Amino acid sequence: MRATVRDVAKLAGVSPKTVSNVINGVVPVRAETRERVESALAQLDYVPNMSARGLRNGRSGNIALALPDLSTAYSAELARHFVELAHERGWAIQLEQSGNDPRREVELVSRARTHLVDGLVLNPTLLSMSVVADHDESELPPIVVIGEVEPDGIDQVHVDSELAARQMTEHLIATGHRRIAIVGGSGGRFRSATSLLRQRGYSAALSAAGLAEEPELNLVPTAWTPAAAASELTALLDTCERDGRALPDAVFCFTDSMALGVLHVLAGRGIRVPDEISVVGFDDIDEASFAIPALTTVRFDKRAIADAALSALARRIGDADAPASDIVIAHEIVHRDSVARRL
Amino acid sequence: MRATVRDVAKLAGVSPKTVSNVINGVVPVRAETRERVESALAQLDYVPNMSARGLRNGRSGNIALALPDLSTAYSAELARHFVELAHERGWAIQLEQSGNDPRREVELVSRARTHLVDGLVLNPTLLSMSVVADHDESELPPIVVIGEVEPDGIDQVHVDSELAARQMTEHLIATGHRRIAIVGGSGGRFRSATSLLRQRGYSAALSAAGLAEEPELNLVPTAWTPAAAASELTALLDTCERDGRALPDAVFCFTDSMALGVLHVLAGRGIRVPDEISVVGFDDIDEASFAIPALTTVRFDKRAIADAALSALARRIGDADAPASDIVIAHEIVHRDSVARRL
DNA sequence: CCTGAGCATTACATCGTTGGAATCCCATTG
DNA sequence: CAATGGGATTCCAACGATGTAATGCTCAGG
Repeated sequence: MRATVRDVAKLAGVSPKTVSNVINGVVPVRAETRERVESALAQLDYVPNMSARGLRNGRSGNIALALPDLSTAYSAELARHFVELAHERGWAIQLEQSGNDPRREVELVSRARTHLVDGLVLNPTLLSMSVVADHDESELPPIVVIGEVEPDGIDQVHVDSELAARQMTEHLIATGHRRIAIVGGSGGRFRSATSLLRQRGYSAALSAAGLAEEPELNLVPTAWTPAAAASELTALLDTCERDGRALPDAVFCFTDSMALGVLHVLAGRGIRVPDEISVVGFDDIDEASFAIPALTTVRFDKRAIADAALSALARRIGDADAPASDIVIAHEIVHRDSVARRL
Repeated sequence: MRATVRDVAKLAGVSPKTVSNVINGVVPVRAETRERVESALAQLDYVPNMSARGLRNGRSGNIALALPDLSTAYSAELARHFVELAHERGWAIQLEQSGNDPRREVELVSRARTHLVDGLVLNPTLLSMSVVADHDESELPPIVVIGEVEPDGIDQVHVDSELAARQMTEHLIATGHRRIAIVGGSGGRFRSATSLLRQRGYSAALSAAGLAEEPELNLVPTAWTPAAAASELTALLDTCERDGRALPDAVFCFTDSMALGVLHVLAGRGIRVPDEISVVGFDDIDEASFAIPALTTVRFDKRAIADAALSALARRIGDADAPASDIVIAHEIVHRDSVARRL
């Protein structure tokens, strides 16, 4: 059986509370006593029971991280930073998948309470943050949202998706592209905040340059995966071929993952990138620089996101009434080999 | 403040224990009483405090999943299955990163005890399972290892890496390849169990076919990442070019991630795959079928791994003295476009 | 009308830890 | 030498849920 403070206390010849005092270090303990306790601690290989501690002071030391799709490379990179940085703060990360289902998000919040996490980092896909609206505010655990959300009063951390998309589109226009397709726009039942904002930035750049939007160049994959992106692009290419219409001269994918799918389809059809069509992405995942050709994309510091989210969460846990923070993470366009200059 | 069993009991006009009985459903409760309690439960939006429950019955409902590198696509896919399947069993997944440092693994085990997880799924990279050896068996939490491990008495789940590597090599030989480079072999300070076994399978196939091993075709990247693989391959190509030696006719990467790096380098040098060099991988990550060209690789059911690991863990938690299980997950070679038939 | 069986419910103790209040001890001071 | 102070330590209770043992209740049979 595992040693408890009582066992340690008995061995050291002190009371359990003194052991606790040594461990937590808030109440002063005489050096000689501390040594005795510490040696007993080591001798019995004492490990505190977090359930008991959590019960006593209401902290579990666990933070939930809920991402929409855990299997993407982007999620993986983000998760890694969260785990590493949470460690430094003495937290463990409990991983959850929110999917694209808003009910799932609600369930997660209640699960969060069940499993007693101290806080929740939520990366919602959907615009309507039903979770937050539905629940009584006081009933919610401390939450920080990754991504842009409408309702105020919620801590959030995000890149300026709209600006980044606008800049990327402007870059394509500046390099001579005129018919720019997007992959990951909003439409039908798929409406994500991120999607809407990136599309808005794209539209803004287009209209600022006096270019018309072509609805058929707005591809709406069923999921933000390489497979779905590939099938949408295939459909577009087929249509163009059948009707004898010209292909777009650039494809702006709202994630690098989808860009990978797009590049694959183009390569399979013998369409040269970037000579015939330029392709750009978003996120700068590790694989982006190893795409063929290396992918021009939007980079931002994922570790900074994790760090900001955890800081905000720590603050929120400490003070439930603190004013909501809205932290914007800087981004930049990294130029690689998937964009050509057209005359 | 959150409702407790006491509050519910007061509202329903019964004792706390009766509420507990209703919730857990082991002790029979009269229908009329149960209804009253259930309505009180709903009315107060009662959520059990897992810390308290955990303290009482020694279960936390948390499982730790420790993977060597969380940022890889492979980790992401595995993590997703674990999270989904753990949910079904009423567990939450606590994510940990083991890195390639054995000390880190030891630390994880003690952290596991600190954070009071019910069990630990460990994917060690290193052969020497120091963790298990160092600790007193009775002190260890229930552990299941993903991957091949030498010491007996530990539950493990894995694919037959050696056989798969042998079959893949045989396939390359059968299609006419004679000089097969490997990326991810063991050497220097990097010695992982997986690496050793895959290399062994490769060697076996080679010698069975009467082919000589060429030491310079054994590439040992510093990490199993696309970047490291790319830099090793670049070095090899440079050497061949400088010395006027022939290139290998196939490259067997021990992970798909590394294959992505290899494909990128080859494309960058204008070396056509598979016409001049065939490339194969291992893992069948989602991106593999979207590589350029689509990657021939070893596929296995990652969900089956997660399922088997969780089942084994559940069994182990239930009975610490159960005989250790060793579950082998089936694999197959998926043929895509990165291998050519040579005459 | 009483007794006993059998089921439903309650009272109590307990899991391990730690705040808060009370107590103890030693040293300093009058 | 006694009183005082303050730092160190101890005692007690409580966090919330649940196992155990005891109690209460209802109903059948004598």
